[in-house]
Amino acid sequence: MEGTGNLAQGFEQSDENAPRVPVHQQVYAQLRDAVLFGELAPGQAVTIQGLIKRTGAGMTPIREAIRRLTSEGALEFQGNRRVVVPLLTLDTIDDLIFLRESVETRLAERAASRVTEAQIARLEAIDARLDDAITRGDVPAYLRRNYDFHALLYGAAQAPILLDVADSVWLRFGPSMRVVCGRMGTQNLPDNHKTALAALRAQDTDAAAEAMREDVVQGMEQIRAAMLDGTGFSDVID
Amino acid sequence: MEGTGNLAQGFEQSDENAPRVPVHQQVYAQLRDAVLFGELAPGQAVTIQGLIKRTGAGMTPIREAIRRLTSEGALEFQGNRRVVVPLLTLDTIDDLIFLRESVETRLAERAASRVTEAQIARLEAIDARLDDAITRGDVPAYLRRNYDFHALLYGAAQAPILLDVADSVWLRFGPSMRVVCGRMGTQNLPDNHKTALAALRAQDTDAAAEAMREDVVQGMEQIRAAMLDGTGFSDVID
DNA sequence: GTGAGATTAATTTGATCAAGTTTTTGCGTT
DNA sequence: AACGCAAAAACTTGATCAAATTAATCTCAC
Repeated sequence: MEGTGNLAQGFEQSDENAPRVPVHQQVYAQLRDAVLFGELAPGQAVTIQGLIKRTGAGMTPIREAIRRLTSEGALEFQGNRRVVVPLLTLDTIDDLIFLRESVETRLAERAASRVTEAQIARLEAIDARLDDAITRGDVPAYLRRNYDFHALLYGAAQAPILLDVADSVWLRFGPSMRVVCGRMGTQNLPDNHKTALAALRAQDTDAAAEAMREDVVQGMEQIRAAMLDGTGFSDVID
Repeated sequence: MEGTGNLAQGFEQSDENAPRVPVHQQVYAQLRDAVLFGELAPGQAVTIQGLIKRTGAGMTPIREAIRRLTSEGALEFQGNRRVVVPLLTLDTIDDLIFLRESVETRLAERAASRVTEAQIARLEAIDARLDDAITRGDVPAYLRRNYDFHALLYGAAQAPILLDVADSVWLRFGPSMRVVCGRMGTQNLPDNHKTALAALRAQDTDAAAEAMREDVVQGMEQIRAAMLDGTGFSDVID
């Protein structure tokens, strides 16, 4: 049920006799990170040959990684055999907001009733590093910590299918999130995590779900607002 | 936005100078059909070598197709490097019901406001063949026509992301649906399509959405009921 | 001597790579 | 501007290597 590199992932094994992780999974994880944390801009082309040179891997594993990311919405077929990082439109952003609101609220609710004391402690540790990133104005760190927080929380829900959907949605708005944060910094970003954590400690599932709902909606409205005013995202391809 | 073989797909091109469809897409489409319409039983193993013999294709395209279907939830990694058709559990069926109800209701609502007269006519034609399949007790035909109906309707919603999610959900419950229908025949199956079609003609988006919601929930409750009583799905592997 | 368990051999399957083929794209010439 | 040629990229295949499952054999206990 854990997939291979999704929202709930516990990295272990770095010793030598550990089960070797296949190349196609490494490439997948690497590409996935690049999309999720905005190392690839919306509209940018992703080529097999480019990844061969960049990663040193063979062609077959790279093809598999690209296919997989394409299925998950992180990449997009471009009719001919081109693959690009998708650009969000106003139509699709509404659907993403809808999905995040319904799915992640449900994930938070279920997580709240199953989360352990130790997991709450880890969530607080992540949130502290997230606050740090915000005050430093460190956008990449903010994106990673924010993802870590949601991933750990939702992983506790033990709902692999909902987790897959949430994963796919995060992959779709990741590149645009990076662009938005790069423009407006980390100041106006939402952080309802304190409220959520208090609710988790109080075992108030409804309150926890509500806090995460607000967190999600506020974050997505930032993206929508950035798309409405000014240039959209067409400037990032340059 | 149409992906390559998803819910909204119009097969054309069978002439010779048409753009040749790549092998990996053919294999994907073929395997996808097999999962969706229950040609593969839940729990059944899917091997690369087996598909090489069955399809005659090379190894790489088959690997890509399997990777893709795995991402979409139609297949599942089995820890070691085995891939199988997933078995539904009571936990996951609840999540599927939740997803179908929220996502497909929204799709139906948006489709209702954008569907054309010609598309309604096509929907009615499909529904007639569906009725025919039900009265004949033809389970495979029922599954295909029912899918066609939903696919055509949701395609009219012009919401590619929601469509992808709906696709993934259909792939996950497809094999179990086949088992359930094989047990209880086509008699008690839901068909609220007439109500939905009337609402579409009346341009009543809410009524159309509500009809489809009931159709979805009734169908999924059949699966849940079949899982609760008796053997679950463990008997189908034999 | 027979049977159960474990160790090892053989077969099957998956993973990776490199070479050959086809398609697309971009540039240069007419 | 249109056509054609060349370069690059994607697609497909087959071969090779590694891992896992299955089959066979061997040992030891009863």
